[in-house]
Amino acid sequence: MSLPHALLGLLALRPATGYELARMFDGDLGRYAWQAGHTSVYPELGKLAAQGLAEVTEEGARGAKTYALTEDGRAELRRWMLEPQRQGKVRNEGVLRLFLIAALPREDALAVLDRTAEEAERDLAELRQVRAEHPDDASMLGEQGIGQLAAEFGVRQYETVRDWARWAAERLRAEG
Amino acid sequence: MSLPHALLGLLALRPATGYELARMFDGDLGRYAWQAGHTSVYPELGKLAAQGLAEVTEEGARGAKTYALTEDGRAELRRWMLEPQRQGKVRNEGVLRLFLIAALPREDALAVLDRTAEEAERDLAELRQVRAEHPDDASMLGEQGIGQLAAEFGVRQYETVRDWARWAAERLRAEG
DNA sequence: TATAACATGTAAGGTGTTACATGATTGA
DNA sequence: TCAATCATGTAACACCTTACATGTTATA
Repeated sequence: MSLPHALLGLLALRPATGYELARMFDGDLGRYAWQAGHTSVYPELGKLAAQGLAEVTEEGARGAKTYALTEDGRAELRRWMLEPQRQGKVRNEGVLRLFLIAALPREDALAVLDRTAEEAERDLAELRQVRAEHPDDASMLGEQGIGQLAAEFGVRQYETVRDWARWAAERLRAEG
Repeated sequence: MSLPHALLGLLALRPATGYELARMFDGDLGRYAWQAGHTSVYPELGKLAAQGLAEVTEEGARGAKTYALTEDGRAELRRWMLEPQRQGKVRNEGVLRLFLIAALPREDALAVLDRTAEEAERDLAELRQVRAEHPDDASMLGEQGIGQLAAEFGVRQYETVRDWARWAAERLRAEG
């Protein structure tokens, strides 16, 4: 159950409304790390406020409530980030498919591997472009929910997947 | 909801009992791709059988039921593996932490990055050894729930994470 | 003979998703 | 004025985790 900590982390970057937070999960954050819909975000913000980890600092137009971290919230985030990494929960449908390629007949496996490499290549190009267009958002998760550290991580991930898929396809073809 | 397809994929490799399937999720499959407990696995096997995608082929000692894929099950697995990759669900606590490093003060961020690199290095060494000890389980998920394709994927993942963490730490130190 | 591993299940509670619902503001 | 975006929420259902519960077989 990492949603509260995800929210704490995002609020640590800057105060935000539930709507803004929910949108961040639609971007790269949700693509690589953690996803949540607005129907999870709003109740969770309420809980964080009730626990004193976040607070409403502003009520704007259209009923918008801006939340900010409290000192307790910042301390809890820090505690969670620094605590020893127990084996966390992993659910990744894409990686699951990669694992199950071994269960397919050769031709199908090759088709999936080729497609995987192509998709990684395409996503890589896209991400490189996004990064080039936003070179100055420092190490912050910016408008698009992307920061420089995270963007670099994404680039390397895609390269790894692409290269692995090519390697695996080559290996399968050589075996056959 | 990928659990049924995960089970279909595992059963495609070879028939297995619910107990064996549940154990596979404890291994590398659960570590990188998808995890599930036995309390999810047993009911799901029942559903797959009810849908005609799997069937009990053997009832052994200690009440063990061995399930195997039906033809329909194999077709459904193939359909799912080959269908265009809609953006699947991702939940990865480790990666979430990496994204949120940007929300920490410099010193804390460096501590997390250094620890991340060390852990990746350690896991990498361990995985390389496991792989070296099981060089012959071809492209199958073997005893340990690990196959050669998946093992290579894991190795590359760890290398990527380690190198990224080192790069990020260096960058932060240079900035400061 | 005791412990670990094998083997399956139920029940309660918590979490997450989908569908439904409402309304304000901005820009074309 | 119409559509898109902003902004929040509830309800029903599906799903997952934890704790509880039971019994068998192999091995030290």
